Parts: sequence; C-alpha cells; structure tokens
Amino acid sequence: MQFKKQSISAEEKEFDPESFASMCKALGHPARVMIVNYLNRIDRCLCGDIVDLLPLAQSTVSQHLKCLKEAGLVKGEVEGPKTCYCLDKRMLKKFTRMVADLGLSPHGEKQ
Amino acid sequence: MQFKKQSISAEEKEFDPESFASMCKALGHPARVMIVNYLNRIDRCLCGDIVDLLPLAQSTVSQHLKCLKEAGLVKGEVEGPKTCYCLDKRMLKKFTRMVADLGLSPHGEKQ
DNA sequence: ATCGTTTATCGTAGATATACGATTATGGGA
DNA sequence: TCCCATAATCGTATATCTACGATAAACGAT
Repeated sequence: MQFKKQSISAEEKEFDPESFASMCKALGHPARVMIVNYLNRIDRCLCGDIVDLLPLAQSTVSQHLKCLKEAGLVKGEVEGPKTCYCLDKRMLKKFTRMVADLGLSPHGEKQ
Repeated sequence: MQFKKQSISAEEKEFDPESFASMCKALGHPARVMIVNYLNRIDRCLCGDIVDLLPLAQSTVSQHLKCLKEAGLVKGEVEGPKTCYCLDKRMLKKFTRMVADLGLSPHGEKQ
C-alpha cells in the first residue's frame, strides 16, 4: 500500500502518519509497553532483567527489544557479553509531541 | 500469552499496559492514523469521505474503521444507509493521558 | 416494488507478528 | 585454554493483519 509521500521538511516539522504509526505499532504489544515502562522507572538495565520481568522466553524478549530498537524507542549498548538497554528519551519525546499533534492537521491548524 | 492481571481499581487509575497497547495497536497503521487525524480536523464525516481520502478499497477502509471502533477511539452512528463517524474524545484523552503516564510506574513514582 | 447509493461483511491470498527451542557468538573468569 | 553466562539469531509453527473483490444489508428515492 502506498500513501502520499510527505516532503521531508527541515527536521520533523510536520505530523507524519507513517512514522507516528510505526512508533505506535512498536508500542502495540503489552510486553513492549511493559519494557518501556520498566526502562523509564529503572533508567537502564540488562536484557536479563527484562527477561525476568516478563513471562516470556529469552529469545522472545530479545525479539521484542529488537522491535523497540528498530522503532528508535530504545537503545542498547553492548558491554562485553551483556547488553545494557535504555530508552531513547529524544524519541519518546517526539512520540509524546506527535500524540499532542494528533489534533493538528498537516496544514498546521490548531484543534 | 498471559501477563499479570491488574486489579480493576476505581475507574482506570493505574497504567494498564494491556489497554495502552491495544490503543497503540489500533494506531499502528498509517491508514488508521490518517483517519483519526482527519476526523480530528473535520469533526465528523461519512465513511465515503474517508474512502475518498485514502488510496484503499472501500472494504479495506471499512475494516480499518471497525478496528478503530473496537479500540474505542472512533464512534460510528448509522444514519439511514450512511454511517457518520467521529472520534471518541474521551478515549483519545485517555490515550493522551496514558502516554504522559508512560513514565509513571504502576506504583505511582514520578519520573 | 424496484433501483441506486452507501456501508458492512464474507471469503481468501499473501504478508507479518508472535512464540518457542536450538544454536551461535561474545567475552569474562577459572 | 576451556567453561559459563549472556544475549542475538535461526528455524519454524501458528496466529493475526492487510488487502481485495464479491456479496449482502439498509434505506431513500423514483
């Protein structure tokens, strides 16, 4: 399916349905919401902590983390054999802003 | 998959990953985001208007609307052979609040 | 009553998502 | 060097999503 492309204006000025949808999609699973919520409380943690948190296999958790990373909501830095995860605050902020902008048209009208 | 049940405390006090995820999921497709965005600008409209808006078949649009209705984000009232759609402002407000609460733990800590 | 318009639903093909166990890869430590 | 712990990836079964055309349902209008 193809939607009209938005011109990529100087640094994310406009509300972009595609990128908003992709962030929502990443948050569209309870496990991933719990991960984000947890990271926000705990600030940063190892993958294993999240595995302990959720009633899911390690491989499944890793998959969910990958999904969140690809959406840009979470960052992971490898520290030896471990990986330390934390939120990408900037991206979450963008998300929050977009939610507020849900009421703004691409033409910039106020709601 | 099963996550711990939250007690249903008096009227949605706590952050509930399940219901937040289900709203995000509903918004996890560009077509549905565009519908919500459009409805917010236009206030209310017929299904056909949305069909015109999107590069999708009528049946597909109807399906997306059903999805949004099931998530509670959109309401549709039948008016003869037509159906008039509008946002459920209350639900959208709840969504906005939950996004803000993403940083609040179920234990009520501030971020 | 019949026709036309509007919308929902059905059936279905193909793509994605979700879950798991098994395996691989990376390093730290004995 | 050889294990052990950690985490990513692979393979895969099942479920859900997304799209469409065809059909059905609801109703206004002629």
